[in-house]
Amino acid sequence: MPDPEVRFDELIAALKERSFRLTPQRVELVRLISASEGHPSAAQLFAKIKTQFPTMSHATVYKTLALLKEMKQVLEIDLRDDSHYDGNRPYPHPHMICLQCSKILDGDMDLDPSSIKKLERTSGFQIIRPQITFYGLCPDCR
Amino acid sequence: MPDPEVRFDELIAALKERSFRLTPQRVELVRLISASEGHPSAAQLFAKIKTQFPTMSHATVYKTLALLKEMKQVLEIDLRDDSHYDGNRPYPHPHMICLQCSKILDGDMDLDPSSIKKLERTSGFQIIRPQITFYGLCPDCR
DNA sequence: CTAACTGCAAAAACTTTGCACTTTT
DNA sequence: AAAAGTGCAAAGTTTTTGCAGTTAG
Repeated sequence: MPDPEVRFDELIAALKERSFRLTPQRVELVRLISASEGHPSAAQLFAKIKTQFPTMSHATVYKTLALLKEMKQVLEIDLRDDSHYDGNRPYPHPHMICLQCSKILDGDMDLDPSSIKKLERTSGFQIIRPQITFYGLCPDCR
Repeated sequence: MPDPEVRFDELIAALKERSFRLTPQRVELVRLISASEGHPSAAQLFAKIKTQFPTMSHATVYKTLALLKEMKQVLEIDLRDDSHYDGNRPYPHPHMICLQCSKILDGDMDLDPSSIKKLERTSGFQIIRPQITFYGLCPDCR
């Protein structure tokens, strides 16, 4: 994981560059998503921010996440129940999700480029964004 | 894709074997999910069955799909908006989803077993069920 | 000052649930 | 006849939307 502070600065800079406003709520969300070891959901972000900004609303969380996603600065991990967000590695990469405790870990695995090429060749399908999720048991739960 | 009739018979046999009842609605859903080239969603199955069984309800669709899934006879493909179901190849395999027309195609690609092993070794995570989705453009849309 | 953002509440969309009725076996 | 399944409508979730009020730049 990149240094949270560095990542925070990157995100803030990206927002500034496109002249998006740095509201306290937005900055706090960016702070959380830069620092979070885990991969928080909108609900989790909402709950945390709510403690500091009691008026925080779902709308703001979702709108800010959509903004960051559109800027390609966060990766949306869409799961069965809700979406989680990865603000540290905003490019496609595998995730491992524990069936017991629901923890989400990052996977350090790359798809074999030649397999991908072969699949594209034989299927005629142009792959733009791969999404790989491994369900299983995390080290703590197995 | 396996022969739809053969697959239909397999599913019916699996239901019988576990003494689940063969109601007309259930049989029709099984027929659709065996024959479908595509990977229908609950809503699509509901709509199709509704034409023949006007009293068909969402509950029945969802309960039957849950049953077949529990029996490991259909694979649930959970997407951002809803779930789609694959009744022909009920084991994990990659899917290619068109960003333009939303068509879902089956991918013939296997993960490199040694990469998987390596990931499990380095992460300590035990992989039970991989889920691979490629978003991109299908042959018709590119 | 003005465009952008927030917050509230209502709406949307998919899925689940409770319970009475019906049907398969 | 009994156990299992269906159907209806209501409720539960997550996410989106409209709009009035607020605020960053």
